[in-house]
Order: sequence, then structure tokens, then C-alpha cells
Amino acid sequence: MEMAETSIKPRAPFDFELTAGYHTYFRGRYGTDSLDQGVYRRLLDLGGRQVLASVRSVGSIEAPELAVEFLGEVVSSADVAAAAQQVAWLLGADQDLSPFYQIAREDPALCQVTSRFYGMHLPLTASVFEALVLAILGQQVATAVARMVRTLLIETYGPVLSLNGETHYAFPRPHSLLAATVEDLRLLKLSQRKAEYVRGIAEAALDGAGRLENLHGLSDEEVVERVTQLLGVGHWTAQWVLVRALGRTDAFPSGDLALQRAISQMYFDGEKLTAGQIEEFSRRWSPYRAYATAYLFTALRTGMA
DNA sequence: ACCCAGGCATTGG
DNA sequence: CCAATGCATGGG
Repeated sequence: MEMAETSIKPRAPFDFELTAGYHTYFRGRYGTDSLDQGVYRRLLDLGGRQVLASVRSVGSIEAPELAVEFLGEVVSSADVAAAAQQVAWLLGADQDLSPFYQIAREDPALCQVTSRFYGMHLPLTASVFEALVLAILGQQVATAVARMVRTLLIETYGPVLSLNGETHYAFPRPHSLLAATVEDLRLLKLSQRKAEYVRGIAEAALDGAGRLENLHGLSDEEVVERVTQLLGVGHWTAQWVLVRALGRTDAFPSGDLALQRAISQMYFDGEKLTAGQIEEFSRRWSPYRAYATAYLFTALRTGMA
């Protein structure tokens, strides 16, 4: 067991607690991620080796700096660099919020939310595979149910590292989920369909020389075209992947029930809207609709809206 | 028992 | 493009 340290300087403004909090759905721990007493922890999977990253803030919102500690099989300085890059990615450290805040200034309701959560970046998943599976598990179920099923899956099939009496989990690898049978997955409260979808996605992730992870160079439309070929992946899930796995700032899950409710409440006096109307309304936030969505969800999750 | 929840696939207008 | 339908499953 070895240890290494490094530091990351996110782009200001950056609020560490809010950003890491978004990763854990403001619940302390959510699946692979935890935020406890100002320390964000996540088990990284560096090509088969597990490394626990512990991150805390040693700066401020306007002069952000993160102290990162790695515990595990970190050997070379190249490992440390790769791990640091992954942490920076997970926390959306490089994102520039200022143009989004400019747009929010024209929108009083949104501006109230961005002021309250000033400096919150949009955290990202470690892989497209992870985003896809998490999205499938979140389809059409209450958030509490989604959280339970996601955690069960991670703790059953994810790589493990125990340190100081605490057990940490990384996200399951594709081959682990493909090795599980549909019956196995149903024991974790996945429906028959979701179990099939998840195995199909695992198969796609292992197939064709990483086609699934090779989406960064494609346009939003091309990515949607590609991932909706997968069974179980519709418009909502594709947009979710664009936002969480690829960091596309303008992706927008217009069919999302909670999002529709939030927009309907905040802007239309509770009147029901179709997905098309939501889509049209959302243009005011373009090309930062993903950020607007994240801030609205944060308002919902923390009880502000 | 009933209805809802941060959908998907399919079918029919 | 929009609406309706079957599917599935824990929570209120």
C-alpha cells in the first residue's frame, strides 16, 4: 500500500462542497461517491488497480485549490497524473461557469438558484458505461428506489478496497455485469427488462474495441444516434449520458418528469407542458441547458424549489 | 388495493 | 410530432 499526494486547481468560481455534494445527491454517500466532513472520496479504477482518492478543499470559491491524496497501488508519477486527471474530470474542475451565469442573469427565477448555488460545477461519471447503467437504473422509478438499486449493484459487482475499517467500491466493470445472469440481477431489484438492458450495455462496452467509450469526438447528435441503438436507451437516457459522461453543456432531457414539473412550477404557474413545449422553452438557456437543469435539480433536491 | 415515480418500445393517429 | 398502452417494482 502506497500513498501519494497532489493538488488540483479548478477553474473559479468553484464551490467544492456543492460540487461534491451534487455527486452524492446531497446525501453523504451515493454509490461509489461519498462526502464526509469536507472530504470527498472515490475509489478509482486505474486499469485494474484500485486507488482511493480523498479530496478536500484548501482554497476558496474564487481561488479554488484541492488537496488530493491517493491510497493504493500507486507506483509511478504517471499513475498519479492519471489519477489526478480523473479526479479533476469527476468534479468538473475545468468547467467555465461564467458564460452560463451571464445567460442566467436574464432569467430572474434561474438567477435566484445560481446565486444560491454559486460555484457549483457539474460532476461527471468516470465512463460512458457507468453513465448508461446508472441512467437505466434511474428510469421511471422514485429517486429513493433508484438509489437503493444503484447502491446494491455497485456493492455486489464493483471492485472493492477496504482501508482503515472502511469499505470502498468502484463502479462495476462491464465483464462483471455481463458475468451476472438476469436472475442474479433481478435479486438486486432490477426488473427483467432492466436486467436485460444492463447486460446488453455491458456486452456493447466489451465489444468492438471500446466503441462505447470512444464518443468524445462526436457531436451531440451523433452520440444520440449511436447510444439510442442500444436497447433500453431512449432520448432521456441519451441526454443523461451526454451531460454526465461527456460533459456536453447543452444536452437536455426534455422528457424528464421532475424537470417538467420544476419548469412548469417556476415558469408556468403549474400548467402542464408537453416535451415539445419544454424543449422550446429551454432554448433561452442554450448552449448551457445542462447547467440550468443541474441547478434546477439542485434546488429541488435541497428543498429550495 | 391503488397510484405514482427524474422511461422505454411499440403502435396508431 | 403527440398520445395511449403494456411493462415493472418499491414507496406512500
